[in-house]
Amino acid sequence: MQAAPAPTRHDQATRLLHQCGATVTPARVRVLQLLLAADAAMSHQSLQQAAAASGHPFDKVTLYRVLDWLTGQGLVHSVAGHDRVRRFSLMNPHHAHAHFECSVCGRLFCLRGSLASAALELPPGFASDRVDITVHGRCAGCTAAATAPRSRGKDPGV
Amino acid sequence: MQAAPAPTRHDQATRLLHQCGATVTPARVRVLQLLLAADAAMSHQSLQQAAAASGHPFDKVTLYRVLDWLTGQGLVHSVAGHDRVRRFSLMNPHHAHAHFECSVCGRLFCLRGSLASAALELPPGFASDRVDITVHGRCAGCTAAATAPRSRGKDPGV
DNA sequence: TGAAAAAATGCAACTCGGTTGCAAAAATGC
DNA sequence: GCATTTTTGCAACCGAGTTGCATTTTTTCA
Ligand SMILES: [Mn+2]
Ligand SMILES: [Mn+2]
Ligand SMILES: [Zn+2]
Ligand SMILES: [Zn+2]
Repeated sequence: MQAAPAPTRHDQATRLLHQCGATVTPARVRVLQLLLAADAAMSHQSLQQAAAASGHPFDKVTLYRVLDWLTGQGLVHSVAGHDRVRRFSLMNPHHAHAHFECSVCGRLFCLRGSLASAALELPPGFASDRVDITVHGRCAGCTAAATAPRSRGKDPGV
Repeated sequence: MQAAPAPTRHDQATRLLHQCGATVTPARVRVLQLLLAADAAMSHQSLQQAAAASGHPFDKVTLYRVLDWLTGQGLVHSVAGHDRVRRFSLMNPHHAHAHFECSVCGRLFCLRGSLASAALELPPGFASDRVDITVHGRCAGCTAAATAPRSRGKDPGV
């Protein structure tokens, strides 16, 4: 009696791709797998390293193209950190959501929760489309590391 | 009878530099002059072009270093646009202010006015420092250009 | 089926914003 | 003056992202 196995990340990734009716290619599946497993947004570099570490290195350009495609499909979105590097994460259901960038480790998180749409007054003739909000500060990991001295330091996650 | 001449941008720039008690170098003065005259934030490239056009080309590295220095002094601040290019503008007195990035021409403006502090809930352990807000949409110039057809098109300002 | 068309991949060379190292030239301190 | 610090200039470099083009894979459809 096999208990119904929990869906693997590979399954989840494949399902996401089927849902948007496009070809399920190994590259797309693997990128989605990595993003499903991530707790923070991932840079191109960190994705490439993670893939290489798992024994299936990506071609650089293919990875860029897969990320562009996933973004175009609305499965993934990206934010540029203050280091001008784009970081990618799964599009979460909250249509508009804010981001958090840790000024210590540089990791970037999607925040969930209501963001009070700031009532900003625009100059005459300006039309607003979308508002991006990024909170800067210390993430939980870095706060803990600073509080508990000589603990094992958090790594930047590139 | 000379009427008291209005302070030139050069004067204004020099005064700003004196106020923060640092050496007034020609490069710093010229960068500040350009920023004083700008109606939107300027990229490194546009500053370099503007300087070259006025007959006093900057060395690339010197310009980067002056911008870093001015930013460190708090006289100038920079924002990275969605094209991952930093754009610089004079620090305006409003401590926290939002920005506007035009999705048509790419120009970036500092908005003035109260930005309703969005009540964002952070995950446990996260500490907020500063909140960056960027509004995306069409600037006045681009809206006008779209409305009045075949008008002279606004240039991107790089 | 099995060719033809379309989409995805791999590789090299390239662009471009930004940095680093180091030496020459000003500016500053005494 | 002369030593020390700061600023400038140049060249080489770095890393994120793009482009062109040839090869492979997948899809379409007669
Ligand atoms: Mn997000
Ligand atoms: Mn601003
Ligand atoms: Zn952190
Ligand atoms: Zn515009």
